[in-house]
Amino acid sequence: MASRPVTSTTLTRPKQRREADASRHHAAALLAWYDRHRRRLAWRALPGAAVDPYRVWLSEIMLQQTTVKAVGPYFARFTERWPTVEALARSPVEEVMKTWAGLGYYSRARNLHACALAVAERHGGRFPSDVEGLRGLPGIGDYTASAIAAIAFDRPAAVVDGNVERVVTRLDAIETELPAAKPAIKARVAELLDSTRPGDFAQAMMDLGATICTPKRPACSLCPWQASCAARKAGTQETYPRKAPKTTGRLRRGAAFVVVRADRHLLVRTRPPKGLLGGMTEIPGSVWSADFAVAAARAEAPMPLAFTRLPGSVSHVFTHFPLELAVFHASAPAGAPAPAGMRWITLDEIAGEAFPTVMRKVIAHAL
DNA sequence: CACGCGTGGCA
DNA sequence: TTGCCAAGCGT
Repeated sequence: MASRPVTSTTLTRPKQRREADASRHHAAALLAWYDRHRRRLAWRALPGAAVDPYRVWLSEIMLQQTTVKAVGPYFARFTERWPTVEALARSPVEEVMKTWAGLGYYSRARNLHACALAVAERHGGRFPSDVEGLRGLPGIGDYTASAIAAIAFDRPAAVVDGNVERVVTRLDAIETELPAAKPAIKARVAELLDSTRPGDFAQAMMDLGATICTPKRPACSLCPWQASCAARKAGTQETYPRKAPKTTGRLRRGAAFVVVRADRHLLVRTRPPKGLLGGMTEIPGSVWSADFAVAAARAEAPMPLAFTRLPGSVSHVFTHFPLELAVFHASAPAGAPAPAGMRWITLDEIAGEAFPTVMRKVIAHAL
């Protein structure tokens, strides 16, 4: 082994050491900021109080691609109705779907219940405490496994969500586009991570991204890392992270058939468990396609009734395509049987049914 | 890796 | 108004 070159004994410390010192400084500054400005959120334990992994997990699933504001009332409803993971596991999945209705990305609700069952039956009602154990559970991917390990169990996991991607790509002015930059970002977070307070560090990074290092008009003058942020130095903070532009889908059209029975029942059916709005309740309708012709819609009616085309239409925008539905209405005699694969619900049951938002728009349009 | 998968809020 | 987005996951 060769001896160190003489230059390493000068006042300048080795590069690796300097970087480690800088990372410690970053973490300390961030945690000091967090201690003053942390958000008070229903799923967060108060400082010093015990963390409930069930509440951490539930909130993390709900927060996937969903705003804090939207999650609030759902989190309250779920924890009131199901205070523990075992209570949730004992509930029929249909009840979970109904309670999730309106929050979007419905495979999360199905996976939520599957995960609760797995934890209750295979893990004795306790969540695994490390990333590897969490990673394989339904609905738990790289981000969520790391977040639960860090926040609920104080494991030094590198937690990388959309907020952290934005913070780190700005801090280092990373030019690589997402998602290709993901491994570099994760490595950088692992380097910055404060192993004495991993849970707080993870939440601090996300709070920083959510309140200071925002996508538009970031409040750089309030940022604990402003002095060392490469993007801020260049004045280009709003241009990060780099990512390829998304394309919006073509408009699709279709028809919905609202059938109300004389004894105040509504005709509905359940969508297949996978795919768009999987497992959710819907008003019977046509296929949705770009070349759908409303003139031919009546051929797809669920029952041989005198349907009236209602004026106007229902518009809705999904992640990958906009939708426009023509709405037809008909009355059926009391006691009429439902066609195969369909069922009747009372009008009073509409509110508690697992209707996605687009279907509530259809019902509101017709009733 | 690219795509499918909801919704409501914001400029 | 239209586009973009907000604590991703599964395939």
